Amino acid sequence: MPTFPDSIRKQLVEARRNQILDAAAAVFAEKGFHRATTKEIAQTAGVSEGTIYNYFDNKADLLIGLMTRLAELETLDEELKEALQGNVRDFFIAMFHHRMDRFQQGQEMLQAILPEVLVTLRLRERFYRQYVLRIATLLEQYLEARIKLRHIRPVNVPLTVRALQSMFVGLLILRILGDEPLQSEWDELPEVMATLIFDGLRPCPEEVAE
Amino acid sequence: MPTFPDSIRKQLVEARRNQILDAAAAVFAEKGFHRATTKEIAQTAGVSEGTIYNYFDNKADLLIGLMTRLAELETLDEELKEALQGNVRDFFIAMFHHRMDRFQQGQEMLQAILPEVLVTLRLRERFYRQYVLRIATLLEQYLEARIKLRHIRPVNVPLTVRALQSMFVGLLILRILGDEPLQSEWDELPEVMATLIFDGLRPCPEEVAE
Amino acid sequence: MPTFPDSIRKQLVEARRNQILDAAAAVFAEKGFHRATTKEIAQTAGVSEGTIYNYFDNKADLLIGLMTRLAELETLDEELKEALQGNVRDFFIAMFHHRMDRFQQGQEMLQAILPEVLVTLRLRERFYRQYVLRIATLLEQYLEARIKLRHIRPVNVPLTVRALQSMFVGLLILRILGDEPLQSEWDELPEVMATLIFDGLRPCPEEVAE
Amino acid sequence: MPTFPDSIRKQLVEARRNQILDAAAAVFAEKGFHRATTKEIAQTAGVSEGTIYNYFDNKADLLIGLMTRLAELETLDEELKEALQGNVRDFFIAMFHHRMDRFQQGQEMLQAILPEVLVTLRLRERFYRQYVLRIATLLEQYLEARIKLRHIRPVNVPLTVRALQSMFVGLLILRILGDEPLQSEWDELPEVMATLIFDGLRPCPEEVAE
DNA sequence: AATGAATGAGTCTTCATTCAT
DNA sequence: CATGAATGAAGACTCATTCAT
Repeated sequence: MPTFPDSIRKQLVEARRNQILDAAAAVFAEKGFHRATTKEIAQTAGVSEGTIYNYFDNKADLLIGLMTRLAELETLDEELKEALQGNVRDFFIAMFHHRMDRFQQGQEMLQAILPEVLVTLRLRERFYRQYVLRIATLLEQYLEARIKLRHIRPVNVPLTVRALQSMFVGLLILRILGDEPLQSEWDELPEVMATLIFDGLRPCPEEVAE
Repeated sequence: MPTFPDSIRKQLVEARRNQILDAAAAVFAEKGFHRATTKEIAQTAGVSEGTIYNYFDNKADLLIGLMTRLAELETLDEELKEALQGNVRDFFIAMFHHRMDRFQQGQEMLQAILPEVLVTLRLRERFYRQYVLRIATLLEQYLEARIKLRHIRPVNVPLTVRALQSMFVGLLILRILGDEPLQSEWDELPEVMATLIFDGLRPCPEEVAE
Repeated sequence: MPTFPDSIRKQLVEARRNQILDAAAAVFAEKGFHRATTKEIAQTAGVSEGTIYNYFDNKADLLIGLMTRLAELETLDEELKEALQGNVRDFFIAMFHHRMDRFQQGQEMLQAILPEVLVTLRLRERFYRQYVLRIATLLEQYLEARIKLRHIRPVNVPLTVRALQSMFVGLLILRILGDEPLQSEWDELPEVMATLIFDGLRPCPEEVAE
Repeated sequence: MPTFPDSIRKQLVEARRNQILDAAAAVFAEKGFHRATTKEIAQTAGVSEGTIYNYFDNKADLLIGLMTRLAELETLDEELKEALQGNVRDFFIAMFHHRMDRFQQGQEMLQAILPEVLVTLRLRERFYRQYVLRIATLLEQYLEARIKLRHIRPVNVPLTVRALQSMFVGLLILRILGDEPLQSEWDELPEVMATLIFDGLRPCPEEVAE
């Protein structure tokens, strides 16, 4: 048996894992975790059922694998840091754009993960720490800094951050639910949200004055 | 000989249905639809498994029953209409309060329903029409009216409404995920959200001026 | 409580039993014993499920009831005796006519009973004794007598009788199977069978001579 | 790596299917379709319950499988054709022998199938077409040809054929019912039946003349 | 005697997981 | 490593039977 040097083997293993995870994401997203069968995942991935178990301990482990891979997609911090210096409104728009893009990419994975996350304590905790809390903390720091600089009005920072995050999570849900306006006008959302969040619905005094 | 007159029988049937739905909500919320067994639901309800099937066609029908009951909880329209006349900011606060209260009541049911809804096309469509779209339409009408009156700045109405609704949905999710600040400061959310949405994060010109 | 004299009560009881048995026969014949539910029998009979159990011990007891009632339909012996004296060929035709008529009447009951009889040892034994063996014995006696009188050629009596009975049973089966010629030409069967059995398929020497 | 070449795999599959069908035939014949449990079939076959479902869609599919296999046993046509040329009476004896032998072989399968066939529309139709009608057609053709040749007296062909077939079907039923003479004298049946059918019960004129 | 809601034992069927090849 | 047949535990659902009214 020709053996490969470790580095190549690792790449092969990684490729096979991803091939399986892609299939799992697709099937989970379509049918949900429980209605998805390992047989169908195997077929979708083009491998045998047994092979799945050479790369993952069990079906639930596929979800963990998806979560991990989704986390690797997450690079909010760096991008946030880049925009961190600039104008606040621009930062929001940048962040919103960034999030919306990620959603497009990760929607399938999220759709695969989220329903089961909502239902399983261990996943819930993991998901909360890995995604929600990490980003919440970053946003809190940002907001507090900006408030000190008076770029932002003083607000209840933790709750405001939650409200912001909720909006993102909720948008994902509405998308999954098939909302049409979200589908067709997705790209305009960042601007709309920035207006909503930063400028508020209250008519501008100036505008009123006009 | 029919034991009871029809009206009493109907009440008995309704009571039994609710007894079972309560149990189903509890078990679904804790374990999720699939991990919930009819046996456990029966035990929780204090009836036999067979009795469940005297009142519901099948397990999935329990979910439908929960959705229907949740819809009966929903009286947004009327309350919206009441608050419709007043000051816009007050309207938002009232609406937010109203929503937050409903969440408290319906959280268990929603937690039972939502994960499965995300995963099942038929439920998804039903849920979307029954909850999301109905409320979206109301909010759109409200916003448009207020924009005409210049009580609100002109915005992309459908997307803004989606963003608002998303916030609610997302808050529910974060709650399910066990977010601590949301838990402990839940009651302050309406005020925070009203500020966020209506006033925006931008510092007040006057305040800046000070 | 007004009580009825015993004789009237007995008639009422008998009427109710028959009402239920009629329903059972209909449902068993349509769906078979196992797929027939007591609920449907009750509905068909226009009584409640509980009432069935006031008149029968259990579901299987309904089958026994049907067998008993079918046996009461059977009066072969007397009619046989009447025709016993006459010409042999006429006897066969009379008997065949008689059997065909009985089938018309009892088909539903037989169709209800037979499949389950084939499958249940106790019923099998009962059915065999009650119907097959009783008639077999009569026919054997008849045949033997006629053979002695040289009205019939000497044959293996028991087997010949079985062959005859088999034909009847088989005709019933083919009818249940929906055979079209049997349906449309049912009334001509006695004559055809008499020819087959009594005259045989062999061309008449006289006819050949012609 | 596929373990086996296709031809071998097919044989393995076929062997396993037969192993399961054998068990199903045994259990169905003993208890009837409904009282037979998949668990018992599995035990009898020496496999697990799950394995059954790797080879058959569901319990009813086992019946279909049995019917198909029984049909493969059926080669009446060829054998009929062989005997077709000879003397008519010999043909009947040959055919009867042939049928009796088949019954011996297929009794268990037939006993397993028939009761359920009588009760299920789809099976009824299938069974009727596959067995009854096919053979009826053959026999009709044979009879008609022989009638033209004056080897057989002119008779109502369809009904006569039905009567003949009925006899076979009925004999099977009586056997299932445990009739003793049929059991012990089974081998003499062909001769008896040939006499009955071909010669008729009527005493031979010559014999009478004697 | 009649009712029909409640019962729960019993069964088919699914599917994650294992393991011999 | 890959395969996929075999496994059997688990669970939704049915329905004969009981019994309080």
